[in-house]
Amino acid sequence: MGQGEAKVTAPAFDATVQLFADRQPGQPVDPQCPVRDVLDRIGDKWSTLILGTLATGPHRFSAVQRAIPDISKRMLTQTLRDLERDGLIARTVFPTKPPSVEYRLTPLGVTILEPLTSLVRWANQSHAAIREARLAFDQAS
Amino acid sequence: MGQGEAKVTAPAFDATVQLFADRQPGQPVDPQCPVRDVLDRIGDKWSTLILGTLATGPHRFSAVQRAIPDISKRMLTQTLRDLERDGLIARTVFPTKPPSVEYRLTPLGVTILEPLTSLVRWANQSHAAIREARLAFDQAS
DNA sequence: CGTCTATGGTCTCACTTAATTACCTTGTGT
DNA sequence: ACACAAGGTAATTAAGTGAGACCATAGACG
Repeated sequence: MGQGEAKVTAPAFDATVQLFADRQPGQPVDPQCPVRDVLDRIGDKWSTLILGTLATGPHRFSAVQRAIPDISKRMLTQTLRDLERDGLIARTVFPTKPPSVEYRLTPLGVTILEPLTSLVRWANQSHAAIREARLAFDQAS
Repeated sequence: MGQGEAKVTAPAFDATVQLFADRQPGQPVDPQCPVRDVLDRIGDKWSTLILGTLATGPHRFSAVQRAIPDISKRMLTQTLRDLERDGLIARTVFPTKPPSVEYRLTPLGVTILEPLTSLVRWANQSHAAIREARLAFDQAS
């Protein structure tokens, strides 16, 4: 045993591995680990949808809600604030008669669109295969 | 108002927008939407860490646990099974004296490493800026 | 013989987050 | 006065996560 554990499946991804595994084996994972930090942020239910919406340009609160019909006001507020806190989006209040608030991507927020896009592309290319795999798995049980 | 909502922040991401917004505005989001499907899967707390671990080669159950020290057996089992169900990893049982089980990426599983890598790269490049933004945000409140 | 260790799990229970529903505040048109 | 909209908060409920006991098997130890 223990002989097959060190083989490299895809040599091209060595750099990836370094990034994924930048922690001491056998020690608790660093809670500040940037990878987990960002994936925990954008991995929630709504962040990517909001970022994708704001990628088309600035939106007011209600415009984001119209663009993502099945989000509750509560989660929209909270997710927008989390994204603002992380510097990915900016919030601007206009003192109009009913005050309006505009949300837009910051320069930092724009930079996440590229890696996000490759993930989205992968999802589109792979979701048929994934659904097939699920079907096969469920039938085998 | 309503004049600033259609402006495009980054024209290069129009394709992204198409992918993000492949649903009817005003209608409930398609629960089969491939983007949400995959992001809900790999966006959980452990999937990416497991994929990153298996990117270095096949691992046995306990080897994955050693590589990710702060995962509980329960979540390891569950996440491995979810990934197996989606066809991203394969599970092979060897009938040794205490049966050993090997997990490895499938060809489909290997294909997600590339988009995942760009996200990880982004996280490493941006986490300093994000932490600064958080600090500034928290001090302003 | 009885106990100990090891693998790869499962099961139950408690706890921490995430998410939905309902409500509040301010202003505006009728 | 009344309904309505924007933006947000409070209280409630659902889901995700974790700690630890337990299981089946088999070989080594004493």
